[in-house]
Amino acid sequence: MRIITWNINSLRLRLPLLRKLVEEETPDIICLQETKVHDDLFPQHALDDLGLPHYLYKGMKSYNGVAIFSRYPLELVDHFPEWCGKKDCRHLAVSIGTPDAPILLHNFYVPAGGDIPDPTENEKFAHKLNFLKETTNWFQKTPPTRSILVGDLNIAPLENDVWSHKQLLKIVSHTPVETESLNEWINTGFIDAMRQIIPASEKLYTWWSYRNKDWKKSNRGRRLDHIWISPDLKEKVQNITVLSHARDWETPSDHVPVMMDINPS
DNA sequence: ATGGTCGTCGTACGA
Repeated sequence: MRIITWNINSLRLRLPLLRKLVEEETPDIICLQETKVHDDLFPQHALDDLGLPHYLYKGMKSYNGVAIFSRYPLELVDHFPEWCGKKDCRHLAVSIGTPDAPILLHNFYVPAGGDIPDPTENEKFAHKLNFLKETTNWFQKTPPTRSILVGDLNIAPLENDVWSHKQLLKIVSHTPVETESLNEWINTGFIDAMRQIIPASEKLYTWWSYRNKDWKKSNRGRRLDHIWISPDLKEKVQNITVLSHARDWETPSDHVPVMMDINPS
């Protein structure tokens, strides 16, 4: 089973790139974040011929939004709270029908958190920390089994998840309070599948800012996108690939897709 | 030293 997660930064603008991604990699499942389209305007007919006939989406006007496309039947899993009491379309959970037991798949878009890393001065940062606290509490009560969690978590937790650990310690996405919060969440019972395949001693990024003229030359990236698995799937992971070349596509997203091959049977 | 660039909506705001 091949799963891709991608912050597409506007589904409607990048429909041709989604098509290209599906043609090149033939995934069985794609999880998107920042679709930025209200459900009423979801371009489903433009996607009829993708070969991923099962899909679910949760979107709003302009901001956020998540979607999942699948070759296999999906069932919405909706017994989750509205995180932070907001209906801001940051989480979609589905059960994937496989020949064996189903797989529970979470697609998350964690709040970015604004620029100032102080919850008393910046309510977006407070929202981010509260979001992490709520998800952590929830998974503590319900440790994951046969589960995959993917998405744009907007935190680069390890030193080699950023281009300069020292220079980013006070930059939102790599502050100690964030990386510690993310560690608490993953420690509710997940494994960082990307770092199981690509050792923590290697630099690994999934996002490069639009603000650098030459993303490849400056290479000031961060690993903001993640794939986590429950321990019972640990031996099933076959490969993980960061599709960095997608950053060079025409009108690219600032995030690149991350792909996992897993044999869940 | 502190810009720099996108996408969406509508000429600001979030990332």
